[in-house]
Amino acid sequence: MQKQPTIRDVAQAAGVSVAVVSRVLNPGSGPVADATRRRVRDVIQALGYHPRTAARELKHGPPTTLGLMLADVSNPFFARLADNVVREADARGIQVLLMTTQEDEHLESECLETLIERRVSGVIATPTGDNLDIWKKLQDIGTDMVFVDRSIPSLPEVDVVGIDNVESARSATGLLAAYGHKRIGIVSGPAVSTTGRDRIAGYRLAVEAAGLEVDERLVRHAAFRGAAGGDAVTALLNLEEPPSALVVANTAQVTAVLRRLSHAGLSIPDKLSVVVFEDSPWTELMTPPLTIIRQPVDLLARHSVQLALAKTSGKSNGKPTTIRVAAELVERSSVSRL
Amino acid sequence: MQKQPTIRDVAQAAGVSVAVVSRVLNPGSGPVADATRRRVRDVIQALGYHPRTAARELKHGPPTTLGLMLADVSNPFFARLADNVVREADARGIQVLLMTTQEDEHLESECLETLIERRVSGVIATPTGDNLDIWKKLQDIGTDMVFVDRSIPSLPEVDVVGIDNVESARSATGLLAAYGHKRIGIVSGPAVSTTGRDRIAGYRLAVEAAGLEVDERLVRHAAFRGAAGGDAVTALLNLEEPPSALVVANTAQVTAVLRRLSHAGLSIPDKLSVVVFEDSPWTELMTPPLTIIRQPVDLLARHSVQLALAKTSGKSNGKPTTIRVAAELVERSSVSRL
DNA sequence: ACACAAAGTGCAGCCGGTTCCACTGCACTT
DNA sequence: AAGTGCAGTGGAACCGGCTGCACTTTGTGT
Repeated sequence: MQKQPTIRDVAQAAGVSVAVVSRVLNPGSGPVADATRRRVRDVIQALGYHPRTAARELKHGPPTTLGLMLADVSNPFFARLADNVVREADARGIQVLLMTTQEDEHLESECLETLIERRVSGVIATPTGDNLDIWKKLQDIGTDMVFVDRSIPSLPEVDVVGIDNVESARSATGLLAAYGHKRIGIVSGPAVSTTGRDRIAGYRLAVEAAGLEVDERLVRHAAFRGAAGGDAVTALLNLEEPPSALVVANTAQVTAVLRRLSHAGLSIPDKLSVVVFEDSPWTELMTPPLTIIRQPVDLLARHSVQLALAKTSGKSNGKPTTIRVAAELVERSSVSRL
Repeated sequence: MQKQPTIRDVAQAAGVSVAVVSRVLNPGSGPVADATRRRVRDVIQALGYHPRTAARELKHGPPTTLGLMLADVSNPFFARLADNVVREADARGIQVLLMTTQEDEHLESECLETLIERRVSGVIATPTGDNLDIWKKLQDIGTDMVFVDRSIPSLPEVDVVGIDNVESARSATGLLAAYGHKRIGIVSGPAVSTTGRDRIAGYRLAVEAAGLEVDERLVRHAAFRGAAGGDAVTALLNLEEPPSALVVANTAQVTAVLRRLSHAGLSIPDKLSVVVFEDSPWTELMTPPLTIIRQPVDLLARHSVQLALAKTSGKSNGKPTTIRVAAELVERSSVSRL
């Protein structure tokens, strides 16, 4: 473990001043004679010199780090989002600091503190609790923030990227109604989440559009973590008039729901038709292959990174942007005609 | 967007010197009178002061950031690993810089450069190509390195954490043999990866232990990315004497393999018995539920983080450690008795 | 009362880059 | 020949915390 050469070592070895080395390091920051540049480059190579990011960041906090704060990376949807965000960021020479909140407001606030201390240039997040004041603080110090998947209505200054939740739930529910289902259940996210609410709203729209009445007993909110999804299913199945079709709009609870259905011995789609908000490859491997709502994760990631970097790079009009990309309904075989 | 207060602002507002503020910030670094401490704390609170990590890191690069370099976070195994690593690190007040190599040697070298420039205290990685010189360089500057899941034999100084690949493949293959299968195929990782090789080694052990001969045509290496897994399956099925059982030891290719089997109309386990290295929840939802090798991701993550932080915190004996945790064979219904 | 230690505090410089500005040549105008 | 412009370079002041050492208060023992 040797001690690392500094810019001054390089300068000395190349017989120039540190200013020149710095200019070689940051092309465009000033003129350097070609011969000098080559010489400095050679010395840098020979010494194995690498400028320290920390020192660099000290001068003017540069847009070199992005915070990615997700609820839970073990959820495949978020995992793929993370993968795409990292790739998009990498393509722009940006690094990603990954944090997970486990849907815990308190953990989230700690993560936010860290992001403040790091002076990251931007944050892409799935907000959990409200932590309103910290979010505002982060905003105050000039961090570009983007909420992805969910949002916080009381923070209107933040960019939002997500699918059109109302429309996607409407189309999923609409499909079931079109196949003749009259009693359609839905398991969505918690009522405090915008995602959870919007999808229920889309569901209502579709049910009413089909000329049916919304039976509140068929509408279930479930927490993102824990066994809430399974319990919701059980409750639905135990109804006097159980549903003949089910929309699982809570991605984090899809496997929990399916497991419960499987344990209940409910055969899909004979006894129950199902549409799920989950487009992992395995949904196609199930028997029967599941009809799903596909979220274009790549687009979500690209837009998020773009927005998170837009303000810094000056390409922004300053106004908060909301981007809703369309989710795709992929029909497979888990829905039967009634 | 206001400019942030610095330690000097705090000092001035509290009527003390920066040294005192610093000591309040870092308990244990020197004595401070209780009254002073309170006053300083109040001012910090009032001003909303947050020390900048970048400045802090300048002095002595501190163990506050860990690099996590994975091949592909959209692979559920790595995703869960990432989730656990982030949690373990967070519990120790450490942040995680996530990078993905996409199994690309060149991307990997760029990631490594970044890690060098950041002077991260430790790196947890699934190495891809060899990039030997950069790894050594990273090691030279005192970065604690841990290879997880795979390793690079020519870098013996690095800690390694993973499951016992030989043993796990042996037990998976052994199970199939015990059920009477004589022709057992295996699709493993590429031959250049330790994981790919070791699992094949375990396979051979089991086949020979069962008194059978290894038919090299049944042994397939497949790249982690792309359609290699599917192609391997097709090749196996097209054999004159196709296998009656299959071990899918390449986690990244499990869905590709299953998809190909499904398209081929092969019913599991009647026509083909299957054991897969993949313990995502969905494997239980398949019909039939898949017999799997379960990797204790939480343990892998915990050990990795511990090792990555051990040297820095001085709790290490200096010698490189290799930790092999046991993988568990979970019997479900995808294996039939022949 | 006096010496002397310990607690509490401040100054100033360092960490390793970036950048403003002043300075030197030299080619090119008039 | 004096004047102008600019490529090329170096000096030194930052950025925002940390910290060694010297200094001032206190408190304690005799």
